[in-house]
Amino acid sequence: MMQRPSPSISTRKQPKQARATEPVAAILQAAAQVLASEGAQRFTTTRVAEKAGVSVGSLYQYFPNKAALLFRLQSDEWRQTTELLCCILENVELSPLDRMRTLVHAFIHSECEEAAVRGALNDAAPLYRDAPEAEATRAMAYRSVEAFMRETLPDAPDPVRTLAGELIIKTLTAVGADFSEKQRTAGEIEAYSEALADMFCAYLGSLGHPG
Amino acid sequence: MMQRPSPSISTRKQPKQARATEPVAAILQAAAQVLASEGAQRFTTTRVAEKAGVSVGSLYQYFPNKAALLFRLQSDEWRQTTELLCCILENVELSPLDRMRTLVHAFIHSECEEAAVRGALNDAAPLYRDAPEAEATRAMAYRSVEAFMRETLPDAPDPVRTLAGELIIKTLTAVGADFSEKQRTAGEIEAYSEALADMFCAYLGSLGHPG
DNA sequence: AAGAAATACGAATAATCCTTCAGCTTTCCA
DNA sequence: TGGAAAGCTGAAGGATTATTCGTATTTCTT
Repeated sequence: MMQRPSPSISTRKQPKQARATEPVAAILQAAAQVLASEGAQRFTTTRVAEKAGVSVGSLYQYFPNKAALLFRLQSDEWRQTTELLCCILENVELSPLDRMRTLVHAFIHSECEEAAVRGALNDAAPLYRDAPEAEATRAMAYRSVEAFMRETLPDAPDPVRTLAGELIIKTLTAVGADFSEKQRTAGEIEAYSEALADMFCAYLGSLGHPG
Repeated sequence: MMQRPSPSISTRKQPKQARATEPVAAILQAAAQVLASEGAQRFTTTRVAEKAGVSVGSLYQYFPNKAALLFRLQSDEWRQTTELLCCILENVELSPLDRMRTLVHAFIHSECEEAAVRGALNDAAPLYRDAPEAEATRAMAYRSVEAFMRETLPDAPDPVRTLAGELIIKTLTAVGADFSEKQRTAGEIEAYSEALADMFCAYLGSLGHPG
C-alpha cells in the first residue's frame, strides 16, 4: 500500500582476489563522504564511484544496487553502535541506573559525532528500510537490552519489562535521529543527554517501586 | 555542507476568482491520497495533478514547486495537531498529570490514524524541512507547552523547565513519527501510549519532588 | 458586448539517475 | 607459458521527473 518493492539487497559477490578488497573499502568510505557532503538527495552511484576512484561498473560488481550500498553503511553503523551499548550495559562495576546514564550519553554523543552521515542516512532510509535483511540487524540490540532490563527490574511482570525496554530503545533512537538532523553545540548535547537520562531513570525507578 | 538550497516555498498566488478555490482543494486532497497510496518516492506533481483532475500547469499556478505542496500538507497537519494538543493542555478540569496522559494518547492515536500520509510525509521531509517557513510553524506548539510546564512545575528553575518541555515534545514527535512508519495494532498503540505517558509522568514527578 | 484579466491546459524541455554490457587488462594456475 | 577466470572500464540505454510557456478558455469589468 505504500512502498516500492523491497530491493534484493544481499551483497553481489565476495572478492576472490586480494586486489578486490581495496576497492570495496574505498567505495564504502567514499559513500560515507558523499552522503555527508552532498546529502541523501545527491547520493549517486556515479558520484560515489568517482570519489572512490573506481568506475561505476566496479561498484556494481560488489553492490547489486544503490540500496544495498546504503544498507551496508547503515548496517555497519548499527553493528558499531550496538557493540558500544552492549559493553556499557554489561559493565557490572556500575549500578544499573548509572549504566543507563552512561549509555544515553554515549549514544547521543556517538550520534552527534557523525551527524552528517547519520542524518543523510536517515533521509535515505526509505530506500533500504523495507529490505528483509533490515529486521535481523535491528533485532540484535533488543536482546542485550532484554538482559539489562531483567536485572534492573527483577520484580516487574514480563510484559511490562519488555514494553519498557522497547520504549526506551525506541525513544533513544528516535530522539538520536532527530538530533543528527541539525548541528548542535556541545552544551546542547550535554544538556539533552542528561535530561534524557533523568527521564529514563525516573521511569525505571517508578517501575521498580510501584505505587 | 549537507542539504540543497532551501526552495522558496511561499504560496505562489492567492485565488482571485471563485472557480480557483476548488482546484486548490482538489490538489491538496489528491496530494494526500498520492502520498498515502504511492509513498514519498513516487509522489509526483504530475501524478497529483492527474488524481486531482487538473493539469500540471494549474498545479504550478498555486504551488511554486513540489516542496511547497509538501510543506503545505505538513503545515496543515501541524496546525491541526497543535490545536488538539492545546485544547487538552488548557483543560483545567483535569490535573496536570492527567492532561499529560490524555495528550500522549491523543497524539499517538492521531499519528496512527493517518499513518500512511504521515509516514510518507516524514520520508519526504528532506525536501521541505529546510525551508525558512518551517521554523515558524514548529514554534507554535512550544509556546503552549511552555505554559503547561510553568503550571506543572512552578518551583523548578527556568532552564530545567524549558529543557524538560522541549525534551517531552521532541520525544513525543520523534516516537510518533517512528510509529507512523509501520502499521500497528490497536493493542500496540494503546500499550505504547500508556507506557510513554507513564514515562513522562514519572519524569515530571521526579522534577517536581527533587531528591 | 468587448477588452482585460484570470485560469486552464499539456506537450515539450532539460536534467538526472540507475544499471547494463561488450571489450580490455590483470591475475591465477597447471 | 598460455589459457581461464576475475576484475575493470565508461559510454549508452532506458526511465523518470520538475518545471515552463505558448495557446485556448472562462470570467470579470465597464
